[in-house]
Amino acid sequence: VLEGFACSSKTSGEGKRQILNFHVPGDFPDLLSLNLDVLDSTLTTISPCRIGFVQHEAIQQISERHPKIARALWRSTLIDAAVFREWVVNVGVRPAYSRIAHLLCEVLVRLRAVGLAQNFSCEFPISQTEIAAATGLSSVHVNRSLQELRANRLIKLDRTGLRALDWEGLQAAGDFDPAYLHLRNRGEPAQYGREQSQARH
Amino acid sequence: VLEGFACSSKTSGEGKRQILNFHVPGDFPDLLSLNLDVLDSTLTTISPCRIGFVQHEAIQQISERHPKIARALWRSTLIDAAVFREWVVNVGVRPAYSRIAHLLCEVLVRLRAVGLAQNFSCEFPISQTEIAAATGLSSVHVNRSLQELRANRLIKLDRTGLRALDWEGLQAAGDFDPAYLHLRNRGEPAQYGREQSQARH
DNA sequence: CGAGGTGTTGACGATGCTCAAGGGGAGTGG
DNA sequence: CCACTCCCCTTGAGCATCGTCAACACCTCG
Repeated sequence: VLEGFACSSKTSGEGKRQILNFHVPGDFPDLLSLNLDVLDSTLTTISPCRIGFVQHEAIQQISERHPKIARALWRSTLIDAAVFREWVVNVGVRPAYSRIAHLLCEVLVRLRAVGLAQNFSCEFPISQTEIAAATGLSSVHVNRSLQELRANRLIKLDRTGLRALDWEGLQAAGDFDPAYLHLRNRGEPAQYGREQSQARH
Repeated sequence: VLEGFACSSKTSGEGKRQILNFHVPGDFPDLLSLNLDVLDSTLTTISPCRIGFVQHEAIQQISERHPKIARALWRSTLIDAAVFREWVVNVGVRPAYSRIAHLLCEVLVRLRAVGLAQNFSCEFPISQTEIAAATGLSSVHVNRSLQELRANRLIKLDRTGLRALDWEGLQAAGDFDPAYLHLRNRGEPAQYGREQSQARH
């Protein structure tokens, strides 16, 4: 993903869709299907995207010749797995209000890590229906919980984007600890040009 | 894990525990922490276990010298990630009854794959409290759903073990499709000695 | 202008949780 | 050998969170 938002999802036998993952610019959504014979999840765009494609064979060849690259790619899939683990926790034990706050925190931190958020605000093309599918809630309940978050002056969220009005409060509400994202720069914004090159690729 | 059952878990800020994964004999529970600086989940034994340990450095060295082994290990972590994805779906969209049925199916299939289940029955040292922690339900609701599964003559479950009385029915109840486990032998029992060596290591 | 997706609100109902209590088995200490 | 404890399973009653159904306003796009 070069530009735009995408997500992976699976739909259950009863036709309910669960979003597993959001992909923001800089992500490699399909690495997880490498080496696996059967594809078990679906990739969808959320906003208009610019996508780059890489041949599986090219990755294989490069990673066999350069073990360091192989390790880096492997590490990337391990982080994806860590995010899944956190999502299991999120969907499993947290109440709706926290669940949504947690999701907002994750998106914000990840966008900050790639320099796409300034001042705790970012673009947010994810609809309430999609938040519902990501959190295992109904869209109307998402709507009500978002209103609660707004009423508590934690966020400002509309078509123009998401802004965390009270970052500490939002983290607390979402029981959010960015450790699971395994960001090398610990979730600090990647501005000042220091970490950008590392984050962009 | 050489013998016995174990699991990984995380506990949320409110003190609720979510089990992320069950580890059965033959599993490599800690591969996911390789290459990651911070450990973000906890490993616990469920029944008395025999455990083997491998130095991280040894794995690094071997995988740098033998790309095929590296790929196999990588593949193994990718399968772990696929299981997490399915758990997100399970916890996210399925009702309690299906959720539990799904979990039972997974354990049974994985044990069959390593030759630890005959005739759709296996050892099952996982308590109802632990099923609850794995499915994001309360233990009393697990108890009631299990009774429902028993009443529908799908399972027989007690201290002596788990038996699927109606395997097709149980799969249907749990909305279970073993594809996500990416078993090479498609979940068929590994008896007749054919696939055992592959499964044991 | 119509259509469709998104956000919003209300009313009602159900799935699943909490609290509480009790029984049984296994291990422990007297 | 018997109390005692602890864990696990079980059951009941009441309640809360969250889902479903429905309707409507708004916006964008064709």
